[in-house]
Amino acid sequence: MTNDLLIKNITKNVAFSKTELEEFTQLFHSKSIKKKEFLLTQGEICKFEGFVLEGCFRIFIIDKKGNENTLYFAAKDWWLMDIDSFMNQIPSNLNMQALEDSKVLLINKQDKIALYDRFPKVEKLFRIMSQKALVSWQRRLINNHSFTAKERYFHFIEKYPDIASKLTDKQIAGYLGIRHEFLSKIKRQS
Amino acid sequence: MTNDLLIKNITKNVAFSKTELEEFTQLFHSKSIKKKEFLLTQGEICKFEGFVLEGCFRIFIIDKKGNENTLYFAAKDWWLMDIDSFMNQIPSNLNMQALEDSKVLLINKQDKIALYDRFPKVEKLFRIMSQKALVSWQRRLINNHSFTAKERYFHFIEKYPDIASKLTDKQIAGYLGIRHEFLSKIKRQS
DNA sequence: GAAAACAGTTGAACAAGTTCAACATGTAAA
DNA sequence: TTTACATGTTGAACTTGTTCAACTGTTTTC
Repeated sequence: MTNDLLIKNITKNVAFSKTELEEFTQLFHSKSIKKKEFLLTQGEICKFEGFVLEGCFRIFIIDKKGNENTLYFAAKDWWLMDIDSFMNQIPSNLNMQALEDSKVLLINKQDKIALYDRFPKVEKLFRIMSQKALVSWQRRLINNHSFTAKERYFHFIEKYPDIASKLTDKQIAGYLGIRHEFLSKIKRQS
Repeated sequence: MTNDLLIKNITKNVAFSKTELEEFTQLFHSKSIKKKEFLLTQGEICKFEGFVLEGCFRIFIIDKKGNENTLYFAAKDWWLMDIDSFMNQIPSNLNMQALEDSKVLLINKQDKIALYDRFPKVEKLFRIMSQKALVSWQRRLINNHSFTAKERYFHFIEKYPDIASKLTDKQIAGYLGIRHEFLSKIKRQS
């Protein structure tokens, strides 16, 4: 069943009954995205919250200097959305690009609201997920302050080898916050 | 009334009835912290979630190189806690120090859980608050990647002049992720 | 009110990371 | 299969930020 991964993901955080899970998952519809295609591009309003079933995405911003600055990668079993754009229905600054042929489950804003209203536990679920995400963003910022680019690079490829293997060095550099030329030099000297 | 600020803060995000608000605020108890004293030090388990009524706090980590790395400042009308330590009852890495004589409202874990169970809207409240916080952490990371220390410094003192005025340059440097000697040079050259 | 402790400044040498340009290599497309 | 375009590598010069040490000025503290 295509919803198994989603069910497994949410029940890690909050327990739901079988019927609740059915209602929950029914509101998601699946979408396939070919490699290099975009699920969202900057300027659009993010009308969905997504869960990755297959493949991998790169979520990035193009900053004022024209650099592609990667916020995060969303592989299988990850969520992806632009919260700011989704919550406030304002144009997004984010781009979400498939790194390979991918499949996502999407829920739109109306259905998400319906879900919140129908099941208070869904509020709890996303409260917990958001708080967990907060912890990792805090850690990432501290790591950026505490470690050199070289240390961050080796930490990244060690912690996420399966994601790293799908990425070009340019994309990894965009995640680490360095230029790809410098990443090339890091790799040579080690 | 001492709870007015808290009530105003939460009703910005979710509407509550008067009686709900009373039950809500009753579970908080106030605590005064003198300048330079700590609300939490690393190694302790964070047993509270706090809301600042008066004063200001600096929330920082001491990294492996011995540098004080500031995650954020919590002034009046801000929340502060170590989510990771609070949720999982594990020792905290964080230090929360009062920058001036301060007053906070605290709720402990049991009461917080009781609140979640009693009012599903409280789940919604903290879900929304967490999601808003997520957006600003994402922005902060991108800003750290996109801007020089000088740009970040002027952005900070412009955006938070009242907090900045309470801080030493060492503390500001710890927030920007640079050494205080370098901050001194930034200020001179401009 | 003196001593100690801490915050801020400065300079010089250094390390980390960028920029730009040139070239090599791989890969998608016609 | 060749063209075209992206990615990756390298070097040299440069900018940003660090380190350490010495000095000055301010607060605490006894």
